[in-house]
Amino acid sequence: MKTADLAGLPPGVPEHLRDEGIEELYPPQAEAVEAGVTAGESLVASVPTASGKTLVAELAMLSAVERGGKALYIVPLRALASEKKAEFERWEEYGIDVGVSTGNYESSGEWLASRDIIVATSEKVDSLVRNNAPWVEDLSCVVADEVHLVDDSHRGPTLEVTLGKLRKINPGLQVVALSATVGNPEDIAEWLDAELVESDWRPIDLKMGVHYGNAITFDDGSQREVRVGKGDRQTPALVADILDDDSGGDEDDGGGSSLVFVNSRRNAEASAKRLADVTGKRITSAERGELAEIAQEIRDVSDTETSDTLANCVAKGAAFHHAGLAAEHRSLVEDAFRDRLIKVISATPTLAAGVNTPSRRVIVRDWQRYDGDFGGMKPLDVLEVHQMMGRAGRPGLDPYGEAVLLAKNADTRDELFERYIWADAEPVRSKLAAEPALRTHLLATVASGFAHTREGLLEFLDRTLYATQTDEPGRLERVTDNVLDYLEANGFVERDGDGITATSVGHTVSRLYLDPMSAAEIIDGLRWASDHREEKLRELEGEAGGSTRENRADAEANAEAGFRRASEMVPDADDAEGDESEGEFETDRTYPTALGLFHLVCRTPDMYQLYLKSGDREEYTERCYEREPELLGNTPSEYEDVRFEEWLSALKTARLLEDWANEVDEDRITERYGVGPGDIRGKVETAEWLLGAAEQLTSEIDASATIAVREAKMRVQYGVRDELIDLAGIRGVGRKRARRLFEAGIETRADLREADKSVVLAALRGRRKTAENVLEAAGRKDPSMDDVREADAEDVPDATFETAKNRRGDGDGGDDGDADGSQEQASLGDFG
DNA sequence: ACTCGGTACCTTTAGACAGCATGTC
DNA sequence: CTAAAGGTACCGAGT
Repeated sequence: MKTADLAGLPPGVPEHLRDEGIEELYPPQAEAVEAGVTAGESLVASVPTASGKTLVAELAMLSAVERGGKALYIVPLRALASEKKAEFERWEEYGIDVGVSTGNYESSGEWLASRDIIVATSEKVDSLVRNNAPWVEDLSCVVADEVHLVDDSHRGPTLEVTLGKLRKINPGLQVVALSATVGNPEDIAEWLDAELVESDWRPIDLKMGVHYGNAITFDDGSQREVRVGKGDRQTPALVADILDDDSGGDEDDGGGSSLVFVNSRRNAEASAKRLADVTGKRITSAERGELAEIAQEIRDVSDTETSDTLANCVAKGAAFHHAGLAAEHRSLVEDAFRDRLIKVISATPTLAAGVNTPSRRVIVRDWQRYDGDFGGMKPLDVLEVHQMMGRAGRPGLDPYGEAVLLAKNADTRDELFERYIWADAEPVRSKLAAEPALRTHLLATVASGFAHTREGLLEFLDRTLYATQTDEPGRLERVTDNVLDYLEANGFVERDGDGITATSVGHTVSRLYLDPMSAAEIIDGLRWASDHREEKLRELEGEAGGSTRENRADAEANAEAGFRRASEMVPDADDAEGDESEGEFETDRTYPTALGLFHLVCRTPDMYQLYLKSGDREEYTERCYEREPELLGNTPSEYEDVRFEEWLSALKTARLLEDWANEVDEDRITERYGVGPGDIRGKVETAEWLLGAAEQLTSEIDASATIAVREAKMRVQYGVRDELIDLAGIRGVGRKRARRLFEAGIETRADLREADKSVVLAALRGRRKTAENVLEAAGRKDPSMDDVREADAEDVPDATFETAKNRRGDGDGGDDGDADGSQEQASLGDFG
């Protein structure tokens, strides 16, 4: 089918497609059109990754808009939301407006109402539906990307329920569900009353095989010799092999890149270090120069060991990729890989699920992963391995893609063929009928008025995928009853005969997108705090003799991190800043303390806790007793309560947050807790969200803790001690600058408006432009620095990369919060 | 004195959505 | 009840 023959699209679109080189639809795309995607028909497309699913979605959405409708594109990851948005923006010249809505980007209602295509995560859509976003009922087309994720026990039910609600709000809704190839696409089609297009067609051939001994055996029966010297490893040999291969479709640069999938962060880093020796020998000097720049950018992102190790690998053309990296790290690596500067990435599954990073060869090194519940190494799902293998083959660059599994013996080779290469993916099974999922969704369903009775709820649930595939009739009903009892017992819903209504707290919980169990924990903790306030305050006063608790805890943390007494004598740069303050203000001590609140939100099911390593149990047990007066609730018994373990890991997580809010440096935190820079960001972000939620819950119950909660929230948000909250709230001032200003005697915004400009300039290390911006943001009438003499602005070792950073930044940004602008690297282009 | 190789033992283990209101060094 | 890779401390042989 020719794109020129497509009917029902906005004028100009078929021509635009032709100009992009798309004249003929791929077979699955043509099938989709024949099934009526451009005419408003619902469709399930179960096709391989990179086989043109996005175009199917675009055709559906564009034709829907052309008919006067509005389209929603649901993605599983925030990073994918910005990727898709950028992709769809090419239709703006035909009058199509695109908007994104995720937890960290634009969200306001009216603005989205004016867009034709909206890209959002499933949770965000759920939240918008709960809060009755007005434009939801204008939708005429919804695309669900990666629908096979309804199988995910944590996030799958959200997608499942959300699609159900959208269809209920809007009975004529066109649903286009895009799925990887799965075992039972017909179940999904039946659930969604949709046509099914099923295909394993790919635009680029994919050869799958297993490497064993000195050769890869492919599924088509062919073999390729890849020698592995004695004592050498398979992976480097395979990476070197394809890098030295010149048979690629393009002549200008040697062979192809590789992706290596491994099963742990540590393995990813270790593997990348080894692979750097392989790639380092094979890069041109032009590439070396560009890689050095990227390595420097990586170092600038974060001053941690992880960052440093990554930079060292990248300088040689290799990289690792996992969730411990900061988001900026990840996009730097992804972009450089797409630009073919980085030749190989060893990655955990993050990369298989994330943004598009195709590669000539994919090596699935580890096909088993540790699983505590399973009690050992568990083989990956066929679907997951297929997703990884599907990353092989770069359109227009490679003649075909190669996906290789590794075997150490002939038996394993045969097993791998059997288990992954010849096997079909597992069927998708709904995970809806479980308490954690229903807790959240039943409350939301009641709160937003979708159902008012038990029967109404069951009827709504009857339209889900779960209902179409269950073989255990009473289960959903049983779990529903348990959950309703739970919700009632905790005061989130009230039952009056048959009727169910959400209470005021219930509405708030639903609106805040909290798991009701998290809300219950927070409410209990806050109530407990107000009941025990006087008693606990006395305990805290009593103990806070000479030094304050926080300072003492810090000193101890320093001592043990350094394993030397000396660190107590020599003030440590990280912590010294705050040490002189406090002391005489003990009577003003707020209650609950920040640590108490951090611990409270950390023991919530919405917070993914750090776990205890060897030695941590003793350490945090001790710390737990020291800090017990601050914790909100009774500590479970160390000996007879299984919850004690969890109490401790919550404490460990809370301590990380406390360090962050005490201005401890990032590298210090990563080292102390054994986490990466990305993990700190993640913990801080969830803590911020949960404390924000807690703040709003205080007004539902007892307002006495409101101030303390807000202060704790702002301290994690800015990463500062309480005395800096005011300063750190100023645009352009973060934890570092705020501390320097404070030390220069400028303690508040008001001070900043009055202060001697040369003092401000010196505190900001002599950067005039920065100083002007800061003064202006603080509301000073005469922010100009023109008449100020340079005092002592000599210690500016970091002035060099200030310029590099400035290219992002200014301008108010508006809707383009796209933090990982993928187009930035486009100009690097080819060097022969 | 130092490096390399082998070995036995110990440790650790993937990922990432959401409220609200605006912006790090 | 279940695993395996990386890291490390240690030992002995070769230079």
